Amino acid sequence: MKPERQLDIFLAALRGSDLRITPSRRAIVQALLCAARPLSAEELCHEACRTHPGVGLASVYRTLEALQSFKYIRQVQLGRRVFVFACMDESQHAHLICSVCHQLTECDLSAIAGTFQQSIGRVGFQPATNAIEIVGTCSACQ
Amino acid sequence: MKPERQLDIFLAALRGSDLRITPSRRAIVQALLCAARPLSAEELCHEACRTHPGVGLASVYRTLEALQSFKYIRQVQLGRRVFVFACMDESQHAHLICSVCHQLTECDLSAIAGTFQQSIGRVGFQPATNAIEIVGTCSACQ
DNA sequence: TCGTTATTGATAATAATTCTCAATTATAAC
DNA sequence: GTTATAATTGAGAATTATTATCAATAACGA
Repeated sequence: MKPERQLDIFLAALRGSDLRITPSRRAIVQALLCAARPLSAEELCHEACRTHPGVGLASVYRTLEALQSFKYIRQVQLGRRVFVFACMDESQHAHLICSVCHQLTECDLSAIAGTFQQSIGRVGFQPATNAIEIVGTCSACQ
Repeated sequence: MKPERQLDIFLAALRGSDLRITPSRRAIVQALLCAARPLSAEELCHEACRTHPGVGLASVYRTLEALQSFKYIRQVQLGRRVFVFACMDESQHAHLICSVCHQLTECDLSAIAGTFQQSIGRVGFQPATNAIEIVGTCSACQ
């Protein structure tokens, strides 16, 4: 999905929830959508400031909270810090996250999605999302 | 694997790394091995104190750090807090963690392990571990 | 345009984790 | 068993990440 399309979806979600569309929010979401890798709150704030100077860290956290409630972002822990990345696509796949360079790669799992969900569903477990995060080392960093 | 066996493995790892076996460490590791669900650092400290009163939080964090370096524990984020659980078994399986009751269920994935690893390996990615964590809701909490 | 009300950025408060340090103690050598 | 050495301890301070507070601002429907 294209970033612009994702932005539209998010803005529509805002409108439908008594939440307002502000330049800060737009900048934060855009920065997150354009990032090629998970960002920390601080990094995201810095990126957002490139298009809308003065964005505060508090607004970043507040926007992330809204995105969370819409299930539009995911968090990963890399080392001892928490990073966040956009994830509006709910098709079955894995997010491969490199703990060295933080690069994110999507990995299609449609071939085994059925068996996978069956194994989990057998014990009556309901996953919060179809995507799974796998931390490791990418080919470039090995 | 039995908790006693796991404890032995951890103690052996300590001996081989210039790290000493102390009552506090033993209590912390034992508490973690016997827990049926992921614990926060504070919870683990409290549990460890049941067998060895006076264990400090700092020691808990230090022991967790050692366990991390041996890859004997895993972390999950539930809500906004980080929890930790013992995980010395490296066979292919999923850890199903309930975000409501924090209960942990193991789910065998041997049937799709091959295809799964193939899909990930195709892009040259090296997972840090064979186990994957899946957060969701268990049958009892739905 | 106006009024209502959500949002803002700055800063204070809180929570989680790491650091510091003197006292203690595990371990190996004798 | 004794001793020397060096890792470990718990308490509390320091740091870091996140959340709450607040007066000023701005989005948006009427």
